[in-house]
Amino acid sequence: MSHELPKTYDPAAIEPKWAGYWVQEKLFSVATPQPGSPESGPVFSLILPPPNVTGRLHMGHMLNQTEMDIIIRWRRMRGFLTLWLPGTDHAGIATQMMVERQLASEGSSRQKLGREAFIQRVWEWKKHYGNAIQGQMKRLGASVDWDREYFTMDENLSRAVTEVFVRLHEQGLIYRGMYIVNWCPRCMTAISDLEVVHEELSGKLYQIKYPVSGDPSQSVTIATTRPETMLADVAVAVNPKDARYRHLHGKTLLLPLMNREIPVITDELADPEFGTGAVKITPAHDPNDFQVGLRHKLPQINIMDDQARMNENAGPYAGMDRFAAREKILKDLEERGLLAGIKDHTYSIGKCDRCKTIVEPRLSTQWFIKIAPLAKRATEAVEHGEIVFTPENYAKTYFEWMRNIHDWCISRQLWWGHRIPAWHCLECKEITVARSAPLQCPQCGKNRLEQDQDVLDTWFSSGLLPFTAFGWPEKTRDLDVFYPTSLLITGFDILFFWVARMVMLGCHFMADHPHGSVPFKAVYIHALVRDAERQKMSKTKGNVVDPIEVTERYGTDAVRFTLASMASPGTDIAFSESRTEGYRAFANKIWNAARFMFMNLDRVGGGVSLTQGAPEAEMGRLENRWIMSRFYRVAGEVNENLSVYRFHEAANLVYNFFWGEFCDWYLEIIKPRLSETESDSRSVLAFLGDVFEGALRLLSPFMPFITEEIWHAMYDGKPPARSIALVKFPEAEKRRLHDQAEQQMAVLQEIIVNIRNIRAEMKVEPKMKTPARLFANAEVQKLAEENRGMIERLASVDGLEFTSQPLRETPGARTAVNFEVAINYEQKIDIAAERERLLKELKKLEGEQANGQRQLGNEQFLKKAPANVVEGLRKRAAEVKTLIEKIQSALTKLE
RNA sequence: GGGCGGUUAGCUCAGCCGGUUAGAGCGCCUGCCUUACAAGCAGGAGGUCCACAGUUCGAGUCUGUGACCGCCCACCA
Repeated sequence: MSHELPKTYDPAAIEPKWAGYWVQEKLFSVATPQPGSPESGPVFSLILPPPNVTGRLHMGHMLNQTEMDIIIRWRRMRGFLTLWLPGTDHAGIATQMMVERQLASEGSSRQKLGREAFIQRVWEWKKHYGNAIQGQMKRLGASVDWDREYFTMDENLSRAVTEVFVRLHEQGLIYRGMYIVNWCPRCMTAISDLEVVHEELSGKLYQIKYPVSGDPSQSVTIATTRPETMLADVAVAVNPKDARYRHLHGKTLLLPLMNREIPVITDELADPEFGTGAVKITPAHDPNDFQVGLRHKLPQINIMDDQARMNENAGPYAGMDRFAAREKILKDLEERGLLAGIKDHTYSIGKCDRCKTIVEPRLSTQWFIKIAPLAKRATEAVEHGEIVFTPENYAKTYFEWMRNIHDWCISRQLWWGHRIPAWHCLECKEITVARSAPLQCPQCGKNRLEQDQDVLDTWFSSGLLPFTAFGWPEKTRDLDVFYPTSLLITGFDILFFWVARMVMLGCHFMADHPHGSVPFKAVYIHALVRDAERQKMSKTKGNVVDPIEVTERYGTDAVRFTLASMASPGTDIAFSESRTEGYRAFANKIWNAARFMFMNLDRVGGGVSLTQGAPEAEMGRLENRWIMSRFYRVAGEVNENLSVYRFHEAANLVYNFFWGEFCDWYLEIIKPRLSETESDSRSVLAFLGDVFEGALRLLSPFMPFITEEIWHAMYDGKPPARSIALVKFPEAEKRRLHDQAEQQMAVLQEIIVNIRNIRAEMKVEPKMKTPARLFANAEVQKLAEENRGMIERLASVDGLEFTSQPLRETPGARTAVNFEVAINYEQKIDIAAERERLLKELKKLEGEQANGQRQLGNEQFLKKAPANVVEGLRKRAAEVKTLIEKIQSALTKLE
């Protein structure tokens, strides 16, 4: 590799190359360390939240992956044995929907194809379209171990799913039964509580009169939002304490339209305060009524089919859609004078998370997990700190959910997914749960068995990944080494769907794992990526930012840096392109700094390597001690921030170091030395190379592409490792910190900035150099003398003089705490403007002075505040006093 | 009905355990193509930190109340 870099930074020219190289070279593939292998250091493992096989990468993924990649690359460089495990989720409903849609466009349907052929078709679909995200991830340089990639429907993972199901069943934690579940009439499957999204709706509350049997003059008025369900009513409940209805206890009512006798029952469910205090009871179509039905041993009448059309139990309404039936029923009731009223009523309606169809509570036979025992342990795991949440208040949300948890309906009436390992005997109806198809029914011995038609909730299998992905139920070395995983990074939207389930299932099945049962030791919940106007990105709004498209325009490094620099825990990210533009400029800055370095290397010729290490003699120079000190200090701060997931702080630190200190100051300071005598420039170049190489390592987890490119160029084709990602991340070392150098540089910078400031104010021609005078104490004067060249060059000074006379009365002079500085320049300054500037500063300082005096005059403060704070304030008060005097005397001079 | 988060410069956001002068990027103004970079350089303007009350020697930061946004959870017809 040549150390020549093209003149312009073009991410498109370098990124695909390295992305391909990383994958090809299997740089991030991790062999399982064998027992006792000495070199295996501390382990850091992380599971990629498996994207849906139907998915395409969106900004949320990119944020998630950027955060994971930064952490993983950082840990890897810190010497951890690092595994980032990728995979894909089969996404039952979503994928089935996708393929069904495709079939529909061909005039076909899954029913026409039949189950076998349909599943075959889904596999084909997956082969063609199912790996979009992997391709995108590779392009973005995610440092995952592609050799270990899994798919949740892989054979081994499917076997593990069966094993888990069978064990849970054996343990009595899985049961099958007829209950009210959330039913999506479009997907024609049961869905879990979590898959129902609630929406506030201003609808109607219909009041219907139910006449008393045998006495049509009397009636009870009930209220309902779903009048069509009245066809399935089996009772009307009133509160036992409700005096208004006492006379009807034990009586029966005549259900209108159906002309069925139904009893009046008493139950606490009926709230006398609500509506009329009388509730219709429909056990087959409402979860509360279902419970009431059980309590009172009432029949269950199901009036709808799986598409929510009225069935044969609905009498004259059979065959109608539920909403058409509603209209017709209301009309019929009104005709009969039984519609007592319609009131506006706001209530929340449940919709299918996938297709937004209104969910129908439906009585059906499903498989459930008895969740309470699992939830108990999962709650303790977080209470005991076995799992730590960041931001920590998500633990609260987690507890809230765990403590109010309901049994989990895990069966789905879909075709795509893990089929439930249960077999029904067609003879005696016995159900056998087994690891493989039984040859004969254990109950009756007959061999006419049929596997259960249902498949498992997608989240059932993904909830197992932290152990099944490592080979469970086999006792694998991977499980020993990588379980529990170190961290989980994900969005809050799947906190319950996935995170909570992993904790429950992991703790349960890994209870005897030597390193702990929890599936991960830490959870970092990232925020939502919104658009620049803080709107949620959505297809319907058309404000979706395509990460790949943005990446193509600005480069992956710039987009990653944008996300990292905004990823403050707990705060949503308003993604704005102007920000990305700024970070592309940053990448460009890095690029050009590298070009500058290489340019000088070329000019100097042979005899020097950029990577030979820092010549010790260079440390005799202030600017070198300073930049080294800054570098190591920043490295320490970056490490600290990354260890607590403060990505934005870490990113801003490296940004400010590289641009604001290394480029703006250090490179400018050493420029003249690069063109001096050859030996001198070689020495400084070697030092520069050392700092630059360190800076690249510091930047590398955030901007892996550009750092990789420049790093290889620096080693001129002979790098000490195959990738910068495989070398050490900088760490703070106390002996590398030079407090004094940092303080001294700060003073020099202040002098330079002040002179520049005067020049701008006095409108000195930029090209024109002027003499300058400095009045300072001996220490500062010595410092300035020693660094005269630096000051003269960076502040455009032609001859820096030192004076024993205060300069404060010189027009345009700047006064700081440590010095006063002025330039020799004839042009008259704008007296009025100068006055205004001084007055403004004076006012600010006087404000500060008053504030300081008040505090220092306060005995309580002196007594209670820590000594360093008091000391600091005293020192500052003295400084402020000096500054005020200086400005005041300058002001008098202006008059 | 519960619970949570936010409100800081024109815009988008930082500001960690309360501590001297509240920061950044973009935008804006002034001046520069100074041979690494105009995707740049130098200088500058711009803030009663939502309101009120409290705790404290000291509050953008902690507590309470309110306002306005936003989110999550919930089987009340």
